[in-house]
Amino acid sequence: MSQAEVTITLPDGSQKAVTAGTTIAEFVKTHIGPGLAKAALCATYDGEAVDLSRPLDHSGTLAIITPKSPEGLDLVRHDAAHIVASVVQRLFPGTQVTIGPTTDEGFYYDFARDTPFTPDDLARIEAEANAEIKADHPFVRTEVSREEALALFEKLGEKFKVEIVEDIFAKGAKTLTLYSHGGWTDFCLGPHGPSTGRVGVIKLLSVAGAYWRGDHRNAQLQRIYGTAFFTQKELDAWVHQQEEARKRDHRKLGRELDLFAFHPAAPGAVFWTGNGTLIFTELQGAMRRMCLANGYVEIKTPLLYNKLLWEKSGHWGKYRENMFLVLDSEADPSLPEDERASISLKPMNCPSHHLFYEMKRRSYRELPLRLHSQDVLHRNEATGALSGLTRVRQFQQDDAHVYLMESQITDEVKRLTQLIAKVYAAFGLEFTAKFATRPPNKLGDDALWDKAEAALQAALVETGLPYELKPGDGAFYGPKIDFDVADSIGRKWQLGTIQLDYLAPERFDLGYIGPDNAVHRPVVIHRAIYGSFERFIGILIEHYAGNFPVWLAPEQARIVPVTVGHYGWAEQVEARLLAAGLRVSIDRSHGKLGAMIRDAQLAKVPYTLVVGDKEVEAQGVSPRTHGTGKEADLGLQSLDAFVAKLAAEAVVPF
RNA sequence: GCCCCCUUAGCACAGUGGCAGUGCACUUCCUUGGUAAGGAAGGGGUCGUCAGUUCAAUUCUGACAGGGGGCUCCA
Repeated sequence: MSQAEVTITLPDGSQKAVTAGTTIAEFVKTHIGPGLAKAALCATYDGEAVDLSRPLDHSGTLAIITPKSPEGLDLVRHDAAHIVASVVQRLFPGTQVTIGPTTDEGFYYDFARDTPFTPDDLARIEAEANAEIKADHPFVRTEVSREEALALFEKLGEKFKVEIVEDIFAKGAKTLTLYSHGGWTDFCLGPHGPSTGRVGVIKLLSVAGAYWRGDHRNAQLQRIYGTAFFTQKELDAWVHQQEEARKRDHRKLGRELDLFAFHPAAPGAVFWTGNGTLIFTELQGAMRRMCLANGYVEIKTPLLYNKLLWEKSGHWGKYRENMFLVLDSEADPSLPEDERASISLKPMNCPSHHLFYEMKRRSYRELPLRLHSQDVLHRNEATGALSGLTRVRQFQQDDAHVYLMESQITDEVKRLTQLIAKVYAAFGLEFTAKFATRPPNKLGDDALWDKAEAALQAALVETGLPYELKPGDGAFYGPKIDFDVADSIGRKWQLGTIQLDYLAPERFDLGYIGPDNAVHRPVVIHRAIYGSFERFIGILIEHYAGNFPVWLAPEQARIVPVTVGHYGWAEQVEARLLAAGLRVSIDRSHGKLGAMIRDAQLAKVPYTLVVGDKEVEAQGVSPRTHGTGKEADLGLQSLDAFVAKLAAEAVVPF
């Protein structure tokens, strides 16, 4: 190999020698093929994402990114963010730019501007952005020094950009990379596609407020959300998919299936209908039975506590604004002193459980002591944060606290993780585990944290579950494992949690008598599996699109008599099912058969039982499941067979 | 709490500075029908609340409330 050549290894393992300094674009055209050269967006060179204009100056591996690559869409969405920013600055002079990253669904760009963007503005920006795509401006990359960069953005009056540039160089960067297209320049790590024409199509979605650097004390910026696709067809498909996702929105289905409602008189608090309450209590019962079978004790504790408890737990200082004070007359001079008090609703069960633990002497023989409660909790969430069932002010958790010796941690966490995996599997919910370690504001010394993290992680490893490491994301009182599931629209929700707590036993001065007859400090594990019943039901509604499995369905079967003459047998069928503990009703609307079946289908009842002459004669039922046509009709069967089938499906799966 | 948008019958939505509309649902009557909508008639609204502009406001303006999309936060 001559001095002027470098060897490039392609993903298929083949190697090509090329003159050093050849750009990637040139290389692809001459050494691979014009088809790929045309499709290429950027490349990875020894694992680093680079522009096609990058010269090949050393031997290494090269992979070309095209619209078909997984990274391709993210790349053009980044291009799209630049295009939108350039258009906004042209249409709205004086608007300052800040940052514009991509997201899973598209991208956003934050602008500083006094007047908010209107929907009409968005439409104009979108039209102009798509015109920029048609104009097909090349993206041009240059590198500048700190001084040049600062001079440029100061001249443009971009104070947010100046701030970021200062930061970048303060962190040790030697140069700053700029990208220009159509005469508009922004700095950016890159890479970008060869030109704006490669983006395809841009759609702007919404405007929202966002804070500079995500801190609510900072300036409020205007965030424009958008997305981009290579083709209009792909965009249309995405829009369609969004509409489908909206159809299973739990707030919509909650109304349509008559599961729950809200009233302005109690924002953020749920009115559960008969149907919704059945789902709620079924979930409660399932969790209760599982806890009982796994060594838990269910207890009920007060909902209201005076300041004494909150001062002890530490909530009075930090969490007070999130608590509902039902009585706040501590400093009221118009009241006699013995009538003054500060009483609030509990926002969580932990302090109640700690008080319960310390009410009597505990022996090491009682440990692990597992306390479970499903009490009603209240948190005064910010009005803007409330959302359907997923963020409410009044809720119930499947909460438990396990008091144990340090030597028992690994075993207990393993048991818990298995329990959680079993429950999520029963719902067919995909989940991911995250292991969060000591945060910067941790309490307790490093030796303690070393021990806690090692114990928790060892248990997690032993379960064999894959997990993601979240360094510094733990609670201030201990490390934790969080469990996330994804809903139908791809939003991720934190459901279960296992948290190790060394602080609470100190604050509450908890102890147990060890085998050595001396008092020792226990450790506490906080855990929840559903998270909260409210949020969990919201996620389940979307997960099942309202088609609950039989054990959770509020109405498990609906009897549809063909004529009023069949009511007699219908009532006998109903009685048999009710006697078997099943939830069933008779449709007495005596409309057309098709209409009654349609009603049952829309109500998403798992089984519709048509009862007519045939069924009366055979003393049987003809069940029908979801869907249209013949495959939904299960045909005539004996009542005994159907009762057995339905009862089997109604069994709690965990 | 902050930014933007929305609020008309139980639900989904039209509409207008001058008597409030449609579909579904609901009630009654007719229809007794075999696997996703049979027909007719009828009832139902302080057009979110409170102010302001106007001869006149559901419509224009403002404030507030509730809801939605985000930010912050979070089970």
